[in-house]
Amino acid sequence: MRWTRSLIPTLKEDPAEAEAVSHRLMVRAGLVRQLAAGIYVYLPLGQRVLDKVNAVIREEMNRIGGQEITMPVLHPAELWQQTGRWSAIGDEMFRLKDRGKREMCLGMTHEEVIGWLAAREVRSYRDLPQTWYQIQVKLRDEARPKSGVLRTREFLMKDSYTLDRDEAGLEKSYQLHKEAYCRIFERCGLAFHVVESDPGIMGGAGAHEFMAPSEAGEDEVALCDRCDYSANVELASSRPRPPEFPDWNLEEIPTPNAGTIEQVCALLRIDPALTIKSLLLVTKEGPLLALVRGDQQLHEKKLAMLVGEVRPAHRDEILMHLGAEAGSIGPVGTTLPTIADESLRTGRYVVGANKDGFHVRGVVPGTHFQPRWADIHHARSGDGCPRCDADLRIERVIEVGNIFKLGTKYSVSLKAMYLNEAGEERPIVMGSYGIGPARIAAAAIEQHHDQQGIIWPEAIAPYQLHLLPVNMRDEKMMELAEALYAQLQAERVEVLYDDRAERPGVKFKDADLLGLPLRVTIGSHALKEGVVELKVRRTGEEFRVPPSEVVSKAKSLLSNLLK
RNA sequence: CGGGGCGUAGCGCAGCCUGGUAGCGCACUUGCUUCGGGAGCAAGGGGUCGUUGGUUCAAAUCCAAUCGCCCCGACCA
Repeated sequence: MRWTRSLIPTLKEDPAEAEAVSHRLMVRAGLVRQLAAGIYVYLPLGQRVLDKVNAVIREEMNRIGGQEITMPVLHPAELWQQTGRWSAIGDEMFRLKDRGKREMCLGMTHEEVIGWLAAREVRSYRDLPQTWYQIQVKLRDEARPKSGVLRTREFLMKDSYTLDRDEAGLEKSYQLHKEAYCRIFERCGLAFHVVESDPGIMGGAGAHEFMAPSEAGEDEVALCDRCDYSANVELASSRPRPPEFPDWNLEEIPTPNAGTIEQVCALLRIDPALTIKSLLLVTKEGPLLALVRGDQQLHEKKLAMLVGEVRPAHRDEILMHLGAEAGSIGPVGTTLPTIADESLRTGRYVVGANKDGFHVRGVVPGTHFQPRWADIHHARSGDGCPRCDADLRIERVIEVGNIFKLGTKYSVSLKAMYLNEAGEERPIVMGSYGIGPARIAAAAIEQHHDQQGIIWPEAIAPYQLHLLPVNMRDEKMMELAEALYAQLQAERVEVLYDDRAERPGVKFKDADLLGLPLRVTIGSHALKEGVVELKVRRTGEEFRVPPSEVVSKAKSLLSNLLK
């Protein structure tokens, strides 16, 4: 492609609204433009990147027997009412009415449509298994779109669905997807972790997420370097390291004006790990006392999984139930239901005395009060791995893919049944699997860039080769450039030909910014000596070859880069 | 939805406090020079100052409302 005939609006300066590296570079390199919050136009270069990513996805999906289909963006409400999600999902679903006042919504995912289709077209165990996928726009009215293309309200998603006869079949389909996903992310040049994840309201028996490490990510994962434990911190368990416990006797001690763990520890000159943080929460059932170690954070989601929705108690509620201000409450002597974190099973601690200005020292959980035990703390870096006890590491990541075992939740409600060998009607066992192509592109940029710009992984670069004649007014140089451009195209090398009459500096800066894997520079000095320069963007390696060898050298360099 | 910030030319910004009818850099157009890492000189084009209402002789500037965008948090099927 000739630059002069392309829309490649590069920017010299960072756009004011862009924070994340990938966002800045995608705008500066002319890949995308923002139309509204969380709504983007993909310009030609951005589109080519998506096309490349999607091509990889299609190959790997087809390889595991996936069949591509396309489902509607616009859905009738009835379908979502049947599965209960019409009411279960709140503001995140775009809803509208058609001219006949019929309620509709814009698809945020496609389990309902798949179930509808399966209910009509699958009848016998002989029809199973099936794998159907699409690469389609999804719409979600995100509360807070952010980080450029990483969290948007309209986005492309490859979603696939497997239909099986039973759990064993689902397990097989699930594993195939897991392997296909690994190949896809590897081919796209991403570093990633496969982690256990929270199945959430998708329901079902198991889920994994594919996480690409990046500062721009919104999730965190806990990883063990010794064994293979890896999980989203949403559900990661860990073994906090126990402190040295002093040989305290049980006694009440005055702690005037010390209402926070920090103040109490400063006053008593002790490690926060020797205290218990007591939090009064309110559930639908009533008040609940939650206990974690003083240096730990309560993981509200873990707690919510045990007792349902919780909210912090108001000040007057704390006074009413425990007779003291928040800073002095504790589990001893209360009749409130109490949940204590597992890490409190051993040791002696300082806890609030339920008396303003006093704490109790030497409290032994399980002896001086009887809680229900559960894992309700937030895993931290340095905590022990729940499997092997080596140190856990917490890493910030971008979720680029997820896989869920759905089971029969949707097939039952949508009556997607089949007849087994015995002639009995059975619900189809489903799985659901997503990948965000734009997130792959953004994660690739987050992971592969430098001060100058993007460094595209070869498989998803918008073009393979950047042909850069230094001076378009030099006729000989231009002739050579045109000839090389023609040759490269004839050899099917994807080449972006910078035929602009710009000064060399401008062209070089843009070439670095766009980050195509290989740059071929035709300059006057090199021309005099009869050599053209090839430069690998990633390594900075340079090669000088006569014009006649450019094409073959370029092809061999590119094929090496692809490995 | 809570907290914070910002809306002035295509992009990045100043001007606002202390009202007097809009400016800088880049980009763009034309000419000359220059040509291996974001050129120089000269001459140009381009803005209802987010919107609406109010105060005032006079509003980018003060007041009110409203819309939009970004960041932190909550949410995320």
